[in-house]
Amino acid sequence: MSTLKKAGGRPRHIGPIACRSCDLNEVCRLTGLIAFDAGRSWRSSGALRSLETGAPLFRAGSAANAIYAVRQGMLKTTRVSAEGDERIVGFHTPGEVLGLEAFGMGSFACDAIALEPSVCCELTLPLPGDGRVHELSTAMIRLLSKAAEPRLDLARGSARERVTNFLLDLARRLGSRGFDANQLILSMSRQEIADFLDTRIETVSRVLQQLNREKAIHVRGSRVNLLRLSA
Amino acid sequence: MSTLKKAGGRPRHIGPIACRSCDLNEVCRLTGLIAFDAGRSWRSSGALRSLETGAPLFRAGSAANAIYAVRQGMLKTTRVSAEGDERIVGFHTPGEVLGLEAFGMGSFACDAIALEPSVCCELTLPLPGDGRVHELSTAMIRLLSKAAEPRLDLARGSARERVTNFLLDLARRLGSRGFDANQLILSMSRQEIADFLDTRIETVSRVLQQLNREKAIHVRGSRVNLLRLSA
DNA sequence: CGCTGAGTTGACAAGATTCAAGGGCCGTGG
DNA sequence: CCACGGCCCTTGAATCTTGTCAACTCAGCG
Repeated sequence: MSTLKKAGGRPRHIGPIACRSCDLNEVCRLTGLIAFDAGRSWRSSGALRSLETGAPLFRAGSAANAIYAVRQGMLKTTRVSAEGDERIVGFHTPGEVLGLEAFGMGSFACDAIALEPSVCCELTLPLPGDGRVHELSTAMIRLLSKAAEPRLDLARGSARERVTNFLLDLARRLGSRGFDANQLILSMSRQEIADFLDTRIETVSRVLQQLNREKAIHVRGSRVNLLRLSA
Repeated sequence: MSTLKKAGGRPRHIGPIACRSCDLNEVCRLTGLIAFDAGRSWRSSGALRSLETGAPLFRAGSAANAIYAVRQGMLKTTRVSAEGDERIVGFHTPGEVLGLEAFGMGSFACDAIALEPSVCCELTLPLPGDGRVHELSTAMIRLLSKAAEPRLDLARGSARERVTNFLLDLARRLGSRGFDANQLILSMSRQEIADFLDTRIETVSRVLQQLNREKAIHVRGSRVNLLRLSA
């Protein structure tokens, strides 16, 4: 059934994460507490979306009724490039928010696909605006503004730098959510890492094995143990 | 005086742009029209900031009192990477908005530097939030949400693809603002293009000359004429 | 127990970087 | 007005990294 067979008896579930470590935490609390005009309110529904590996959370262009936070598992977001091929925009760990771009656009800009069995929290959006002023909590503004922050792409420098930065970035993000930053589980395939880093699967494999030989990491299948890895 | 001497008698001023073609247009109009609580209102001041080549519009980490739109000229935004070196996040044409990340963070996340004598419109921000709900127009939400949209980095693929996509992207953005999309003025140096595209100055030069020989473009110094360039 | 698909590895080719040198345009100053 | 020096930009040649192609390993699953 699963469209993604993984080698090595890959462990599947990352998370679940505690609400207190989630980027939506503040918004969730506030939306439950603050009273809004009934016609245009948005509620912190307890709605959960469970996804099998390969299942879409949402698709680019589809009408957006909600934004999401990853509760457990891991997802990727993808867009179609100008040349027509699908490219991976990012990977998303528990506690991270997806679909914020839909807030003002009314539709999603990318596909969000589960890399392993995952669960996402769904926050229902207000009805489409009619041109008047919307109420919006400072928490929501912070969220949007933070997401609007210009970011440095990881797909830069040598192949070794790309892979190293990829691992360190993932470790940092997982570590900040309360996971063990030195025990990574790569839910994505080597091919997906290569796509994301704008390189080839063989190159990713070679760099990982090289770091393994140098004892900077210990890699076995989807499990990566960071030993003394630095940029 | 100028810290950037350019070869070829480089023409300097791009723009000015008409307000109707500016991304801040809607927000500017609304802020002038809509009444807000005086204590936390934000106004569409007519304030302009004129910048010499190399002058900063704002610096990373500095307290943010405003967001900006480019009125004429061209700017770059830069961040310091994890490795400590300065990298160019993007170039900004007339009509584009800068500093949106400061809206919720209170400070800017990157440096914004003029690439040629430029003028920016300044929109004063509200006082820092006290935890209560802020009023915010749908236009402002759209702006933030649009900026939060995940983007595909141009620094991908072969050197030729990078340079080509860079030129096409610039042409598209200028064309959408009413400029001639086939008559580009590169306010940034070759070195800055190379930094942005994660390659070397020699490579940028070679690709440009190759495209020139193929008559896909006509390049002379900072002037680039797109003849039949395609991705 | 062989099939399948992901991952690894090796040999070679293609492409980019590096190093070095030359050309063009500008502003300055004789 | 022209010569000079500086800075960008261009160009060439050698080197190194990465991509390409192909073979092979390994683990799960029927």
